[in-house]
Amino acid sequence: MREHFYHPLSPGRRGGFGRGRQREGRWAGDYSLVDVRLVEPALLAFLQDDNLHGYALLEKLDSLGLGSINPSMIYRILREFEAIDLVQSNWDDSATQGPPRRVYALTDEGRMVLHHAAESLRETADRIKFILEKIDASKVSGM
Amino acid sequence: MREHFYHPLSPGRRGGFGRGRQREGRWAGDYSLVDVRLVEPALLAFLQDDNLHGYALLEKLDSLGLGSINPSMIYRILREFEAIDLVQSNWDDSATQGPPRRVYALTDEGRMVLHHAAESLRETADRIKFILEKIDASKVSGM
DNA sequence: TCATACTATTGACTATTTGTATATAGTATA
DNA sequence: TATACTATATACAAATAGTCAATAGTATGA
Repeated sequence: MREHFYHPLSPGRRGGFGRGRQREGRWAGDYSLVDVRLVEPALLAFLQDDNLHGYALLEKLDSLGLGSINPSMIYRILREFEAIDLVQSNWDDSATQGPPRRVYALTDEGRMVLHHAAESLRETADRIKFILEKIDASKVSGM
Repeated sequence: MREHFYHPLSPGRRGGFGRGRQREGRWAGDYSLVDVRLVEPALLAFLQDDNLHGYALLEKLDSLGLGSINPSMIYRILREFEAIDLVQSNWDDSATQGPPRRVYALTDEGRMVLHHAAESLRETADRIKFILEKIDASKVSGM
């Protein structure tokens, strides 16, 4: 049997947080402790201006520093987004450098959810700021 | 059988993201899509200056807007932190308004991990900023 | 003194999620 | 005609998260 299941993107991620299947304990080998899943809002944000297919979104995420995510995850999220009507997909008729591509477009619903997500992101940013200030304040007085 | 398992803190959380056991689909009733787990670094940050017990940490988290987390989670995380030597605990001898309290103190290892976590938080904040700028930019040009 | 409310911690159960491995298949090119 | 890359989809096991429940001490008012 031939082995042809490599992927140029997604370089085997080691480290990185994530939940679910993990090899050795929750925070094994990860000192960051921070668990943030920004993929979902990022995907919708990328779809705001352009209709894109999964592979292109994968590359965009990579540029955001979220390249460690396995392609399967992205396709799964996109299908789930479509199931709850945040995006709509169509097969791309134009020629590709590979098999046909499914191109995703943001729906009105998706646009609305994205703006909700933006609010949530702002709150999160505030909380992070608060925690960082707390850490830094103690660093100064503690030395 | 008497029912005495209420909790003044943790008001039954509805909404909020989280993974693991969830009632109806991944994003059911939640338009934020943002999934951030800041509890872990927050706990360590709170322990920087004071040694605290779980219940007090619960209240501190509440003040950060993270009050929806179930107490069990906090105690579990604290036990896990102790297992990997980020904190050390001792029973508090002094009188309490209830049963004995386990008081946690940050270890040197914990302090180090907290500073790694801070770096990670900064990266996350940058990514959030990037995504928000992308969303806002499109909002302007799209109207 | 009895019931109720609050403080405080712990353990068990299990649905859901996540990461990974795998399947499938089209195009480019050497 | 084999190899590499583009592109998407599915299945499964392990880990996790959220909930429910048990335990137990103190305070207070009727």
